[in-house]
Amino acid sequence: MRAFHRSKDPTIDSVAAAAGVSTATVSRFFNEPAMLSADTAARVRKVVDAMAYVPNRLAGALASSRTRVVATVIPTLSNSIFASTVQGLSDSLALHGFGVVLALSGVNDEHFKRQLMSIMGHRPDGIILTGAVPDPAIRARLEVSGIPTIETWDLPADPIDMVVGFSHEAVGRAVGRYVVKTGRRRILIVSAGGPRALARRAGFAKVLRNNGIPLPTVASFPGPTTYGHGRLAVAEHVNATTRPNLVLCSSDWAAHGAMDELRRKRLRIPEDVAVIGFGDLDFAAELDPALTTVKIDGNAIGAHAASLLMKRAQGERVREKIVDVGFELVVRASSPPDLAGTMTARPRGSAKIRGRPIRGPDS
Amino acid sequence: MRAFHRSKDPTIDSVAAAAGVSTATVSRFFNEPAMLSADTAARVRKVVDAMAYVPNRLAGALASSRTRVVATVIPTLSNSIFASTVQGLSDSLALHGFGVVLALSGVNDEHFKRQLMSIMGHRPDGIILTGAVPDPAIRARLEVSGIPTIETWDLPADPIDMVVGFSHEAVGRAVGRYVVKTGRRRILIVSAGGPRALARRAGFAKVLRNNGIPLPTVASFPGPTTYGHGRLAVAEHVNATTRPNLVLCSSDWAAHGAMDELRRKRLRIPEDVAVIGFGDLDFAAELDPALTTVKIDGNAIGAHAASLLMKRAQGERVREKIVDVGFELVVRASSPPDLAGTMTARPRGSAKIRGRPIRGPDS
DNA sequence: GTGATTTTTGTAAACGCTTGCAATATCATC
DNA sequence: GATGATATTGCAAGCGTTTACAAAAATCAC
Repeated sequence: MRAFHRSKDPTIDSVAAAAGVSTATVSRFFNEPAMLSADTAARVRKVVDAMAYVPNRLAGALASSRTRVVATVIPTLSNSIFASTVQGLSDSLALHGFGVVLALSGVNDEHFKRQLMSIMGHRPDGIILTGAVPDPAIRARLEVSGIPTIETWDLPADPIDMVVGFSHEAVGRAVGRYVVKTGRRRILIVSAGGPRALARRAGFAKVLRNNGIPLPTVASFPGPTTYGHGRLAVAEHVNATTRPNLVLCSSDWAAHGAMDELRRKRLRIPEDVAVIGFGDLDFAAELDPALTTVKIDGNAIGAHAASLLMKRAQGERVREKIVDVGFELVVRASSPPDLAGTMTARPRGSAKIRGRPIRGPDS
Repeated sequence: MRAFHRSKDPTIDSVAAAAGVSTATVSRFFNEPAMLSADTAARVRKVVDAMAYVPNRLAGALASSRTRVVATVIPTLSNSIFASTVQGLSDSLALHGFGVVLALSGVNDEHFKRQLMSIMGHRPDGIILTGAVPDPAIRARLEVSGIPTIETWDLPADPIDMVVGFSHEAVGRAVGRYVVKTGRRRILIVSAGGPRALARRAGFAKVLRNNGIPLPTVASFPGPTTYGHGRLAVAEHVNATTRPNLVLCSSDWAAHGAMDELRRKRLRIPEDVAVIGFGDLDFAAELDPALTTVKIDGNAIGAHAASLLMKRAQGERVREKIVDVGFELVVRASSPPDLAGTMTARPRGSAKIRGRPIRGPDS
């Protein structure tokens, strides 16, 4: 009744028999090689190679209750800003022989839940989430599961377990402060509708308000903002009547589109209109003019998360459960500074949350 | 010695005990629900909910030798053209309760091998590869494993098992024929160095040769071509001495960069220089002028692959092991047609390979 | 040599599920 | 009712590893 037959895979037993040792020895060959004598090891190796034996990790995981797998749940993969995080995670984990299982949750909340349940069936040694988890039922489920969980790309006030991210609100404020200094007052915001984009907008708006700057026009789009959104927003909101002198976008994509559309309208960047993006994707520096944006090191987020998980997997207690990787406002020609160079916001973090200063893992 | 303790997870035994049924019944509750009487089912459901029981898929897979997992090996995730394929795959598989494990192989061949071995330890019910597999040792290993394998984004002459892709050489020829018709003769190629980009170039070159058109200048880059590559290539190869009237790029990214750099040089697109890309990424249609490019439906590739795998998983024999999803030359303003509209190359495929016409899976 | 250590190896009991087979309950028919 | 068929349920033998514990072998200190 097997769907297709694979029964002839060599097992640890067949290898042990062929090598004239016990299964325990073969197991140790893979897991505790230092424990074997040189020539036992050699004998086993020979048989393993000859039979092309690959240990069945399912059986191993079942017996040891360690799967060497971490699960990642992200909304989507298609030109996603999280791709770099998965990459960083995967690269770091591979070094430790860990694998990644991926669940694409989409936007639908119900689907997210289903995916998570499915994931939990795999008994991963860790779960990586993007953003904070809203649904309390799911939170509870995760907490009770005992699986190390890392929320990323955000800094939730009340985390489930561990966190590797940054404060979107702080990003908004930093950009706000910068914008105030540039002196530009007629602002168009092109923004995604998600919670994180909203948090950035809130931080930004707060700073403007404190400085008596008129509220920006907002063009909001569901899902991550694209090149097309940027063009569209500019096409619609820049005309004879209203002409912003700064367009602030919730992604570099949108910023790029905005730039192209502004140029099409014969507006000069940055003389007539400045443009600011978010993400510092690889093309940002190569645009003309180069794009002022907020750099997030997605790869580092993944690597940090991996490092925390590996610590946990080795039984170490993780003291700093909240890692603020910070962000960097990278000032380039599309929105030139009043002050020269690059403003950097160093990870500050969670002194306010945890009552003590934090450091990243010493990986 | 457990890394962190999770021993208190409910098991099928505890659920069975609490519900006053046998473990077999609980198992059937999840796998063959139709087999249970209405009130047994209700009783089990109640306990399952109360205990928040999630079946351990490792144990299940071990017992049934079906993992309900498919593995994907792709070179990288960062702005990868394969992201859409993984997305399509994952979406389709989720419908059947299958999960995806991801292995990022990088470019290094040794690393690819290691990742593949690791993957095989998971005993996936299917393996998705991008491109053909070069190393014969790895091929053999895959063949002997009995795991259904799908090579994608290519149409290898001698496939390991199943294939879902298209002919890059044919793409090159189609573009070649189109270019010949446009009458442009001074061509600059911006190309990646990988085998597939090379195949496209070969097909393209062949058509040019047959038409007595001078060999193009080629700017070649390792890895997938980026926006920056496009700009760089144009910056270097377009000047007073040489001025191509067509730039053919191995990705929409590069095409986009090329366009921006051409504009910077005050060249008009397409009047002075036409531009052609590859991929039809979502921004391609939104550029100004819109980009002429080759559309590949990456999502469909993933969905097709999933469908083949699901068939295999249900024990069906797959007759059409080679699916040519074709491609489409989408003619837009950046390189206008001599003939109006859009030229389409329908899947043609593998009559030549298999000796009979092929159809996609009837999903 | 001897006894004490330290290394190396083996034995066998889990790990949590699936499933062939057998047993029981239910139902339609005559 | 009895009978045969069918719909539900249970029993228990695996699935391929890991690992505590014990045994055997090698090494060491005198």
